[in-house]
Amino acid sequence: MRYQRPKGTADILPGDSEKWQYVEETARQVFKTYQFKEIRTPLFENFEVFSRSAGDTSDIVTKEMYDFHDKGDRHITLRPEGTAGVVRAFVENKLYGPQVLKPYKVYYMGPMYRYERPQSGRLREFHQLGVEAFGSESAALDVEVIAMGYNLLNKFGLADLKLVINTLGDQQTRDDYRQALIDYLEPHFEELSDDSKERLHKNPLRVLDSKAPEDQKFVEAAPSILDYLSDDAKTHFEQTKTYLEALEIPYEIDATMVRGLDYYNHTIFEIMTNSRALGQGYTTICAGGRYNGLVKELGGPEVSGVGFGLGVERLLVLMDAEGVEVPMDNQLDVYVVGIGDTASATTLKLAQALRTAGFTAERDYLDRKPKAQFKSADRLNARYTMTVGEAEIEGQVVNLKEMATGNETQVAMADVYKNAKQVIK
RNA sequence: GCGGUAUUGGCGAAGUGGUUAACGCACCGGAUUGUGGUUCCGGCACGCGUGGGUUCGAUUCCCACAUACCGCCCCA
Repeated sequence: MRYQRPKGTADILPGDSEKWQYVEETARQVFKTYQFKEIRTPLFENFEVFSRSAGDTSDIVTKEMYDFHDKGDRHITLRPEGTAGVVRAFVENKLYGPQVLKPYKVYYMGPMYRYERPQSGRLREFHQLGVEAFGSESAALDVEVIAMGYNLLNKFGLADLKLVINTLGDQQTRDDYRQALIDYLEPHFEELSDDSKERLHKNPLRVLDSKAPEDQKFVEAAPSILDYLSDDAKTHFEQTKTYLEALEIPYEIDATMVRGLDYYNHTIFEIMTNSRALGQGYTTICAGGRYNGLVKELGGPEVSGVGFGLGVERLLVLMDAEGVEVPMDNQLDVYVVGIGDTASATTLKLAQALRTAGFTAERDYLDRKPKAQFKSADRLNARYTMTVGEAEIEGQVVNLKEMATGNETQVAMADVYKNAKQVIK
């Protein structure tokens, strides 16, 4: 085998592509009911768009970016996530302007790129569905975004979902908490894992996310960010909880939950599932939160945002594992069987007429015998076969067979051409 | 970036340092001439991921590389 696809990429073939279409269509439907509109942004952006937004110390920027210099020596990055590009577009197109209705609500779906070691449901080219809403600081918008994600996953037939929320507060909260965390961890510095030693000063919140056993006991006893919330941050979080309760969406609070991207503040959330398909215990399928400083960070005014991203490959792995039935339209209306060398033009015309009338139709292109053609018709799940040989051409009729019953009737060719809908029910 | 396992026909899968690489599915052909889903018969890898090496001889042993999967890191 000479060529193979690049590491960490996948071909999505018929049989699977239907599932993708189902996921995308369902998402579009749901997003529409919440009045989110589609936005399409480039697959690549200037490197700085991502390095500024994700944070220079984040793993995404430091080791997972697919970046290169193009022929004009521009530093280009294949987008590793959706939010930064959308925010860039929001700023560049001045969508914060007074003439644009607020909040400005958009969704996107498409490929993302991360230079990672591939695993099940984790590819280098992967796909995300995501939404972003700009221009309102109301916790009601946080909850709308969460509810929409939750709803969507429900629509996909996933049970056993768990919503986990936390707050990272505002800048004041973060500064205070960061200091408290450093003060708490500093005396134990030598006992921490090597990774966490590294994290402590760069991004101490990430220590909370450590899975290293030697860190666990410190994480457990660590001060909680919930005790450091400013009044504003507290109010926002309380409202978020109130609204979630109003919608009767069950949730848990995990005060140690953090995010891989630095731009989040206030509400962050993950929708998790207990399916074993993605490994042991609960794993995250949909994650997001609020990012109030990001628009400004990318050169816009002080406009807030909130959104989520959802990994399509992971979703499909889950749906498969949970036995979710994707509706597939595998019916063929008519298979036109041609017998003998002279029938080809006629079967072509018949198939064409049926298709024009809106039916699905197929015929043989390999000069195979009737028996083989009937076999194909069967494989294709044909409702009818329409047989044409010399005798039929002679009489200008076709032999119509209903496959389920085996009943055969003769129909005038002219009727197929003119009133296909009368012939095929 | 680190560690482990794997790689045999379109697919699933057995197998051995030596001469014809099981079996199943799928596919193709046939069982009297123009009709399907069952059955029967026949066909279907000059080749065992790629490149080196060891050996009289390797698909089977060794090395490198590639890819996949699992774990770590991280995350969707």
